[in-house]
Amino acid sequence: MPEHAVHNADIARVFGEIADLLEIEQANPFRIRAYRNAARIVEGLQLDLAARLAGGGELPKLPGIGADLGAKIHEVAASGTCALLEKLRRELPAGIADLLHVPGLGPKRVQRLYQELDVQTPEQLYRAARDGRLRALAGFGEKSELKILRGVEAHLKRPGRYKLAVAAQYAEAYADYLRRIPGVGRVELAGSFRRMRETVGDLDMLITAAAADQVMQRFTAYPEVRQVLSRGDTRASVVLHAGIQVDLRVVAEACYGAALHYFTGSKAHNIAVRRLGQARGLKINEYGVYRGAARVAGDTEESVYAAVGLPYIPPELREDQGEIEAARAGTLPRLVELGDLRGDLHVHTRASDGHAGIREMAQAAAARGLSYLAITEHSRRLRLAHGLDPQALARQIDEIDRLNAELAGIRVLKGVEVDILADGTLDLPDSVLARLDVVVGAVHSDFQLSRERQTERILKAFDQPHLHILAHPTGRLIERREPYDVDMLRIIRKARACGRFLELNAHPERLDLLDTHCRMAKDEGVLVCVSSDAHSELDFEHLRYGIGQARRGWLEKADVLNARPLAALQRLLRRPPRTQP
DNA sequence: GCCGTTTTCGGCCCGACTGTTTTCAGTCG
Repeated sequence: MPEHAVHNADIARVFGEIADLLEIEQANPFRIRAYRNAARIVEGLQLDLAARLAGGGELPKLPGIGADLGAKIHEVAASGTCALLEKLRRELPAGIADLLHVPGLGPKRVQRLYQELDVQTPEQLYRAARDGRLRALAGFGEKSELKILRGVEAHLKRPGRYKLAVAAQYAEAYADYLRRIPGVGRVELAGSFRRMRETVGDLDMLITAAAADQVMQRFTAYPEVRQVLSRGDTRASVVLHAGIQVDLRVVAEACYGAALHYFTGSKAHNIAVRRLGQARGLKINEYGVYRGAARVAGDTEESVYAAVGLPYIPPELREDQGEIEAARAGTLPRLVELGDLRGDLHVHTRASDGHAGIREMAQAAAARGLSYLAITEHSRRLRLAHGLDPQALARQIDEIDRLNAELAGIRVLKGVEVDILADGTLDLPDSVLARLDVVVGAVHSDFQLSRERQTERILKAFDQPHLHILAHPTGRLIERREPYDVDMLRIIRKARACGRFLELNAHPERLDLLDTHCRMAKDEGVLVCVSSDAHSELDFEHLRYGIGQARRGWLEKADVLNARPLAALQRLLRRPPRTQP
């Protein structure tokens, strides 16, 4: 039996490791793909598979998961591993799969390194490359050896992924530089950046130009470039001083749509679309859609989708997580847009740990087209952030009343971001909370509680009469702190029963709810509040990323609490249907 | 290993770049 609960991510990890090991054994590539595909599907699934199976539930029919993989899901859910993985682990040395993730190494070379040099780990690989032992192998040479040496150094340092908002700074500066090249048409950021993933591993750029040569020259001459990895006629890759890799593709204007589609991905989405094309006798590549030698589409992305009988699919949905089926059925969501937001319900000021006053924050929100904002300082327990006690909060309430009397075009709501204590009670008395328009509750302590206790803590908080919104529901900090362990489905169902809401905190470090949870909330009928968590006037910019995440979670305007006009919002906040089991 | 508007077997997305192979394999996106 597994030592702890098996989550979908654990099942996905098992399938991923099987795929890696099968790859090194050079098994049937389509079999390998089936495992990778299954890992991706399971990881992105809202439903907790192990919990469902343990409760006697059926495994749902999932695309790409047939009888064999289904049986393996049962096996992993019950035991944490499966016989195939254990067999592969006996056949190959521990940790060899890690070598596959070294840039420049694929299955063939990993196998050769293992068989001929007994290289099993990145450290051993590093020593072999440094000592000049790689160049002796057939198929390797001096350049390969150097490349692998560099690759393994980078791998051991683990540069990791970049938060979307950080990547944006590099991406947009680079794109501006490229737009100034004479003869350049469009400069677009594609890849996971365009899909608004919370982190990106590298940046993908697409440029249209008649003369690719000059573009390539200028691309590699960008002052921020540290290293040119490759440079061909239409494609080039560089690494910036900041460490981030940027891939460029240059195509003719006529290929713009097909190339943008191809370069936006995801890979799984592209494969699915190409398969649809194939079924219609079409070939789809980055230059266009072809029937035989005749080019039938590709000027725009819309034309590519139309060629396979689909409406346009927004980039945020392109993960092969059901969007193709929804498009075919005509049930794609009309995704929420930044302009749909009417207000912001999580804002700090100088009174706790923010950097501006209420008036400045209100004016900055109004300048962004918002018509209301809630001031939500921390509560007293969070001393680090100068949390407010009841007296300080009462003074702020008076100040907001005075300000509302003179401000035009924006309404300031009285709120708080109150700590949810370890026992599920709140850090301020009901008598204080009752005076507020909006109460946001947050977990800022005792992250290590067991799944059961952490979940119970939040369920109990929902039973408190004045709580409206659960802030940053998983508590994770991207690439920095793991989420605390909770049963999100139970939390969402409780929110539904009690008439509460979940925040999607748009702070670039948080982006919490996750996209998969957004879909879960939508399916369960719980509204999500996209909040900036602004600490300064500039921070309303966060909303852009929050909306990106909401779109990745399939949310529509109607699914978003703060897309409601003020009056409708106030009705929802005033009468929370009280407590159920 | 999956799957069926050709198919329950025989297919499974498609092309660019590098290096060392002198005609293409390996890797990557």
